[in-house]
Amino acid sequence: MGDRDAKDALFDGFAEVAKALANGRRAEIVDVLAQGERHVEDLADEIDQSVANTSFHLRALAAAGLVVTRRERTRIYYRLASERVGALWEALRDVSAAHHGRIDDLARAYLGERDELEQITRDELALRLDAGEVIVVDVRPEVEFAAGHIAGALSMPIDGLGRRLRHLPEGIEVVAYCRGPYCVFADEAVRLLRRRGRAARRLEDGFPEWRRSALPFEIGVAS
Amino acid sequence: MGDRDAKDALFDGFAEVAKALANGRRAEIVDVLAQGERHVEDLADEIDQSVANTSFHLRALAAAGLVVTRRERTRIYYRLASERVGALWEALRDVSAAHHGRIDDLARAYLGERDELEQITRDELALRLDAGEVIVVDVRPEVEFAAGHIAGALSMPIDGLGRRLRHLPEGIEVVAYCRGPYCVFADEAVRLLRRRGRAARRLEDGFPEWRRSALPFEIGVAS
DNA sequence: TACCTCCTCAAAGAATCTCTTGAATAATTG
DNA sequence: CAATTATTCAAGAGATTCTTTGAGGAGGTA
Repeated sequence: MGDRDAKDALFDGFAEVAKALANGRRAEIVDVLAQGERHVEDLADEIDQSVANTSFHLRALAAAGLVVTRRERTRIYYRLASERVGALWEALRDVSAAHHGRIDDLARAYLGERDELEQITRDELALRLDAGEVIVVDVRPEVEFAAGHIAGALSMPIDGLGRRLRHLPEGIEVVAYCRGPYCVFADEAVRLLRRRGRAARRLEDGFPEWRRSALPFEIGVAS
Repeated sequence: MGDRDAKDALFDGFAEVAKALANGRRAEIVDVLAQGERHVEDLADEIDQSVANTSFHLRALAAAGLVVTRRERTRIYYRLASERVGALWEALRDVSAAHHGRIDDLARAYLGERDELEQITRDELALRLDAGEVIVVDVRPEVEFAAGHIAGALSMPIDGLGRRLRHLPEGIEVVAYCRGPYCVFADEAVRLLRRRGRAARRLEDGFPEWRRSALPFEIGVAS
């Protein structure tokens, strides 16, 4: 009890889990899986890598226990092992944003300048949604909406958003959200809406954070 | 905006921070620094590594922004960049315990069998401490007690605990705590106390978690 | 059974990481 | 100013990681 080798082995164990997140492609995978399960080919497409390499990274995540699988017909679906993994991913992003010198610049390079992009917090959105003062639009792909979305949100994937804007009720502020604080979909949606003269803001983060805050959410396709 | 290379670079940035935790020795350093600042030689001793290697790992942590330094006379003191880093470390331990297949075994090998070791939660301890029903003993080294401890706790470092037991008030349950859930000091203290016929439990985690829960704490040496 | 789809595995080269050794540096002290 | 203390740096050996390529499953379908 309490000897050095055993302590080193234990902390090497923690390090193995950190190692699973210590690769940009695996981080992207976790960010996608935080929205719901996906199969390998789909993930490969999402992170722009070969299926073989994606499979390699998924095995690394699975070996560390961060993801689990299920088979359905010929496909194998991966999902996060639990909400805890999503919370760890959120904590990692928080620390990175606060202390990693270049995250701000990298985020700006990817997302564009966000100065004119107004954000709304989860709590404020929950209040205004409850009061019927806003309409909430989920701009993620439909499969992610189906896996879980903010209660009352409309599914309007960013791809066809321009064509579907006419179906949005007029004269009410729109709040768009997507995967999380570093997801570009909601930014694009808000910019598009504002160009069309609509009042629009983006939720400060995304659906996974909303669900982890125990705010109301629904599962399934639009009614 | 939104292009692949920029996205990869951003997520590589998050991965760099994970990489900083992706080594057992660096994880041990973070666990110690969560208790308060330390200088390099001290840390080298704590993790049983050469000063040069410890310095190397500290630079890796500093490059990722996880730790910052201050100089005092000839020594350089390292500390965690913020509470966020401690929270990330806690999240990593949580995920490891929940999903990494071998953490349980590794923890048992290091800490010994914990079956007969009763634990108490933070919230229950806060209540019982408030009611004056327990006496709380901090068994970490004195320097860590001085950097911050549970309000009302007595400093009784595990090293000389046996000799100082006579100074403990009789007829009241003792709760021991130390650095966190994987710290061996409190386990040793509870076993020692119970061998001497005292009612004793250990706090389920440690001081950093107590402070992050916004429970009452004090800074400075014993009065 | 043969064939198809989806995924995993093995090998291999380039790049990166860990830790040791011994020298260099910065601030303090005599 | 030289000596001392605490820490960092540089170089290198050995291990590990990432990615690609092409082959090898496992399960489902005709």
